[in-house]
Amino acid sequence: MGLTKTEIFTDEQNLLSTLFKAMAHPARIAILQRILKSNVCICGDLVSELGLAQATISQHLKELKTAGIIQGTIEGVSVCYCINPKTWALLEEQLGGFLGSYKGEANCC
Amino acid sequence: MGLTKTEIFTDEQNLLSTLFKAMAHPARIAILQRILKSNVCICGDLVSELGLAQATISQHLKELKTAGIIQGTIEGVSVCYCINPKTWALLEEQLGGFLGSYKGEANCC
DNA sequence: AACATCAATCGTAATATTACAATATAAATT
DNA sequence: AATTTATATTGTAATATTACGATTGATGTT
Repeated sequence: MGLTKTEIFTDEQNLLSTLFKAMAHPARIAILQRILKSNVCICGDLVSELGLAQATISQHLKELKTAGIIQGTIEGVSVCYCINPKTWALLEEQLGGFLGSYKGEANCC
Repeated sequence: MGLTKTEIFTDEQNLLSTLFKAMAHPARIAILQRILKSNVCICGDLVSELGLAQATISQHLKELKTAGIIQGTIEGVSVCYCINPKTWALLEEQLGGFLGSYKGEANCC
């Protein structure tokens, strides 16, 4: 036990939950907000700005990269991160469909 | 170590990540989709429909309830679940703001 | 009252996550 | 070449998650 049974779910369910999971931590939200704020790429000032150790930030960045939500390019000594537009579009599309499928009412509960 | 440092993040960051976390599992997406599909409340046919044990489904339902995303009312022997409209609205609002803040371009990476 | 039904809770094993120190790697500077 | 700077990786401890069997609790039926 202890491991998710991905095989019994649809691709859509697995995709959505994977994207959610990638963002299911305040540090990763903070990182994304920071990237979104400075519309351009942000070269890791993240360590000094967030109150977490460098290794921890690097680990969170890796998770966001693995999920395809951000991408990084080496810029001399440092690395620049920005949103992966393709995944962001997918996210908007998937979430729009998911959230939008609620026909709010049916006040039974 | 091993526990998230919520105190160093903003309320918004913690809220967003909590909502994401609640949906960061394919079974919970499946449960939500099932509830959304049958616009009305669904009395736990979930155990027979998803391929997970009753205890596991119950555990997932609890997480969704704790996050405030769904609510359940006792209906005789069984329990009826439906979306919590307030949280769903909050979710749409928060996610809209978050996803919408991406001014796609700045093609640097 | 005894029994059946549905859902919640408890206990627990397997696995994943979070955080950080220490170390490694890689590029720029001296 | 040695040094600095920025980031990634490794190792590890603490904690959380996932799944399920077994049990309990609560409501309806016989």
